[in-house]
Amino acid sequence: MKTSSRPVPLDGEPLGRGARKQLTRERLLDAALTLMSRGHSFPSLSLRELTREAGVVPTAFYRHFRDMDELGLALVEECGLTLRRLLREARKGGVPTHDIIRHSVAIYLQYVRAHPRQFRAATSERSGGSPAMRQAIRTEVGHFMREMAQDLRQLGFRPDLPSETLEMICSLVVNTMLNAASDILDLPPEQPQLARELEANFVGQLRLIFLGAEQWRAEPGTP
Amino acid sequence: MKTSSRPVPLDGEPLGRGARKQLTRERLLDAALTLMSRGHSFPSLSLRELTREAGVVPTAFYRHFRDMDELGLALVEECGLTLRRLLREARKGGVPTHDIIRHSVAIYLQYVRAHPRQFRAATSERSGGSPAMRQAIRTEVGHFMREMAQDLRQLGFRPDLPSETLEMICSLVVNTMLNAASDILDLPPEQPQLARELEANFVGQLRLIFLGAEQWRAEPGTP
DNA sequence: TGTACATCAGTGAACGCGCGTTCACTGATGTAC
DNA sequence: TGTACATCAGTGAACGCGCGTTCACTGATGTAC
Repeated sequence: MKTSSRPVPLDGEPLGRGARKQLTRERLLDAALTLMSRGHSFPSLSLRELTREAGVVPTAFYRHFRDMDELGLALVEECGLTLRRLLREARKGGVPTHDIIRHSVAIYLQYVRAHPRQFRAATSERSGGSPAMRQAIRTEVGHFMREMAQDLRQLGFRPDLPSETLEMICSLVVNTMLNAASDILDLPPEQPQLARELEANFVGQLRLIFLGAEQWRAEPGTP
Repeated sequence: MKTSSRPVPLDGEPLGRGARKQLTRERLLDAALTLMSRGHSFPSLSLRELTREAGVVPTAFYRHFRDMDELGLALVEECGLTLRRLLREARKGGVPTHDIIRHSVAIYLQYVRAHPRQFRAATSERSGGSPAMRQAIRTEVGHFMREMAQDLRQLGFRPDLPSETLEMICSLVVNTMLNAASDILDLPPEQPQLARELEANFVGQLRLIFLGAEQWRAEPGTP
């Protein structure tokens, strides 16, 4: 065996220096998600804790990020990408013609459960992180919300409504989705009855929103 | 002057030992709110930081709380009371007969701005705190939501709907209220135009919800 | 009312520990010839 | 292809610091007589 000893992928493939650096960077981000999913909140993570989890020496951190704040922002970006990938995948799958909400909810919750660390991080730092982090998440959520509004537009939903109104509706939908994700991830495991109730509640809320959206008058009650 | 030197209220009134202890306890809770409103998140507050802000020596902390977790739970309870006091006050004021949503939103936002520290704490620990704290907040929010559902019931809103459905609606309303509070508190100051847009968005979302609630069929689409 | 003693909220010194950050280093990867 | 040198991701020792918690204490408040 002549593979080098330290940070090598599981197979012994030779990697370029850049690729190796990238790999360590991802390990650091990954370690942050893992620690957060164990109950730590991001602002209480220590740099040493993080590098320990990532399997590098504390000082190696500085090859990748200036400080924890910078890592936090990178993390937000990564999670934002993950979230938007969800929307794109869902879009590719096509739109079922009936019971669309129940169907979408099932897909969404499946996705949440498949990426618990990303969703836990996104929901808990959305209002809990540093002001800078909160702002970054707000921006990501805004992107997501606008993509959803465009989707609704292209599906021919309420073509009479101005974009502003569609976006108001979508921000309500996105908030509801994120709240539901947070609730789902906090459920004690092995409680399928609670999970079903929560899911039914979630479906109900979205139905209510779309019921309201269908009724919305283009120029409601400006006196 | 013969008043004792250390933790005395601003006027020199003699206080009983119990009353004095209570006062220090409140100072500790207050210090936590103040530090959080300065951008710290609760889990990253240190005991020493807190006692420094409260004007007592670190060890005095232990006369009141076992550890920071215990203080956190006390804080949740206090904020929960604050929130529910809001609902009771609003109830006493009577219900305006028209433009009820815009009116309620105005009262609510006024209240949020009058208690920024409590709302910042509530919204940021709702999903960001320790699991125990998150659970405690969820319980408080649940109480609030059920009170609101009872209010709607007593106002004669949709008497045909089961309580379960009313509560589903109210949890959507409460989530929307808390999200709006978080957004409002993060606005850069001196941006009245942004504040107006945010408020209009908030009013729109609540209108949408109640529009949906009025349309909701008692037994919707169970196939 | 006055005196003697008990209580206990808050004090201040001390501890061991993990923290973030600095620095000079090592040795594999990359480059020039 | 082979050799000599440069780069730089990751190392490991060291630092000063604020942390949570312990302990014995002080002195005003409260109580018993």
